Amino acid sequence: MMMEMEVMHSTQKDMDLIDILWNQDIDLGARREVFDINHRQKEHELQKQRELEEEKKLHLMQEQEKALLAQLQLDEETGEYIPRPPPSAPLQPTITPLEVTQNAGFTQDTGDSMSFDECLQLLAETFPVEQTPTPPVCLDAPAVSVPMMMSPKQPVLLPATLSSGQPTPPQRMSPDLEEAWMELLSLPELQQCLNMQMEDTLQTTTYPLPANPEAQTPSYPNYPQVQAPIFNPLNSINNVKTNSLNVGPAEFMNTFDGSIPSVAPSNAFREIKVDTPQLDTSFSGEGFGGVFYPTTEQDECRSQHSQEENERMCDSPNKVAFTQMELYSLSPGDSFDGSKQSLTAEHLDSDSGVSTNGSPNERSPGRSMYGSGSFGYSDSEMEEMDQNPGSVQSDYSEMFSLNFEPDHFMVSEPVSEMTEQPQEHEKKPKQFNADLAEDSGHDGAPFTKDKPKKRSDVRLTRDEQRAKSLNIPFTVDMIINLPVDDFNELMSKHQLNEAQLALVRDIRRRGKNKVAAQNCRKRKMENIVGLEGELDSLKEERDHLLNEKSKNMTSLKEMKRQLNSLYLEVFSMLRDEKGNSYSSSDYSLQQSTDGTVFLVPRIKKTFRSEKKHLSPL
DNA sequence: ACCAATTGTCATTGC
DNA sequence: ATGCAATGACAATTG
Repeated sequence: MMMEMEVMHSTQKDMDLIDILWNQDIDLGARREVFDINHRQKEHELQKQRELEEEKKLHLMQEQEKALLAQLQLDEETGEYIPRPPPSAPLQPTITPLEVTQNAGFTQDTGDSMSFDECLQLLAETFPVEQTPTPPVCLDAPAVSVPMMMSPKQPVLLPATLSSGQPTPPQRMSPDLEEAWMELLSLPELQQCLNMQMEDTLQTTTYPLPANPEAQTPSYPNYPQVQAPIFNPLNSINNVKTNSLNVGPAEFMNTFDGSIPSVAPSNAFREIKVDTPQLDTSFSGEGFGGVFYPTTEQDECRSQHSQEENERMCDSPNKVAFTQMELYSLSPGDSFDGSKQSLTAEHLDSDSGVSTNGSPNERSPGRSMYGSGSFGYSDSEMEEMDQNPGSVQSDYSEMFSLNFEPDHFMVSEPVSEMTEQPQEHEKKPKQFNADLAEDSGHDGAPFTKDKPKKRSDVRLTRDEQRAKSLNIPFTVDMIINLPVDDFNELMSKHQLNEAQLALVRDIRRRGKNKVAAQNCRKRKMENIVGLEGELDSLKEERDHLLNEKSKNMTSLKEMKRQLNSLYLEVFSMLRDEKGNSYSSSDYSLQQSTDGTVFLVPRIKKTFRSEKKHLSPL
């Protein structure tokens, strides 16, 4: 009011000014109402009302869902949930959330993992509401309408999280509902179902088809269906907001931030109810590697864009045809949605595929991250990922052992997409480690000391990691050491995408330069050593010469002394015509160049000199 | 945490 | 023009 009054009393000029300011605010997205206190209060009240209504709705839905859950029964053979016969057996022995979580190994073999059924029980317990019979949804239809159960903020769990129970990082198995929900949501089956629902397409193979047919790569008939889920991560994610079913493991890994809004349960519940029928035992969640990759990517995506926006932005990947190589390059850890960056932060370059390539491109909606040449790999980018090579590498093997279940890579279909690549590294953690050691072994620089590198033995060099991430079909050694012609021939034999070519070139350049640097340093050291040796020898020579000099000086002195005595002796023997000796003060003996000796009178007061020839003395 | 040595990488130069 | 080696400089890693 005050403001208004003031405004009213303002001069027209002031009004104009204010208008201009307001217009600016409007341009910035603010409306005039923003400045109206009354208006804001009203809005606040409305907001409260809305929240209350929402809560009521949520509660209602929870009840309904629970009721529906009660209707479902797990078919032991198919692993699907089917409508429970009316009198049907009671739920399995009650499992507390804590118990469930503790069992959440999700390993196929052990079976001690949290089963979907258990999850359902958990849900039931979590929401002890009157069960009202609800017709099971989507029991027959593969593609069930996927409920948007998860709140927009809800992070998506990676199947991998659940995969290898033991290897996976210790999960805080607390009764905490959030935890339980995380597990539940991360169930591969559930996600699969959601995915299928989202896709609205069902495959007999139980592999969700990409919503976008184009996503499949015609040229690679073997992979298409498998790939679809993987490469469609963004799409699926966006479609379902939080559902990452469609998303590859990496997606899950990346997207899961570990924090689940309390709201999630209700939504999730709905989702479960719907999807249970689609359960596929093959989805063990194993093989999803980076369960623990904290990811911000998806969250970012979610938070930053509306669902529609996300769809629009993230769909592109689907439309890209992937080559086999590309597929391989997409390791489980890879962030298909470009979550790479988040990954990279923690697992740089890790071969797990984590990333390397998750290139930044993915972040850009318009671009397909995996299109040929769209990998977006660049040295600098790689470097980014490598910032922490050491730690990364150390984590590398660890990651694999923890998250990558070789078996299910090969076995579990859903995962297969990502698994395609597995052959090399991801197959078996232990073997992989061995590989690592092996690689690092011959990776050694020519001139590196022979000292055994304990740590490095187990590690891949950064370039090796990169190469594996992009699934380069040859070894780094080959890339670096092959002669130019052979190298070019090798490159021509393999169809590599732009990113791979760039990486190979960089690896070769770096490798060559590394060797050159090592040689250079070796030479430098050799030069230093040589110069030091030369210095020593020169010093020695100097000493020797000095010694010789002193000797010569001594000798010279002796000779002078002898010469002097000889001179005196000779001079004393000289006699003139009268038989008198010459005075040494008046005469001296001098020798000419031809050896002739003269007795030369010394020049004293008189300038007249007599010279007597004493030839030869 | 700090330091020095080692190693990797890049940019530049010259062949 | 191109590729490569050599090398200084800097950064990262390691012990």
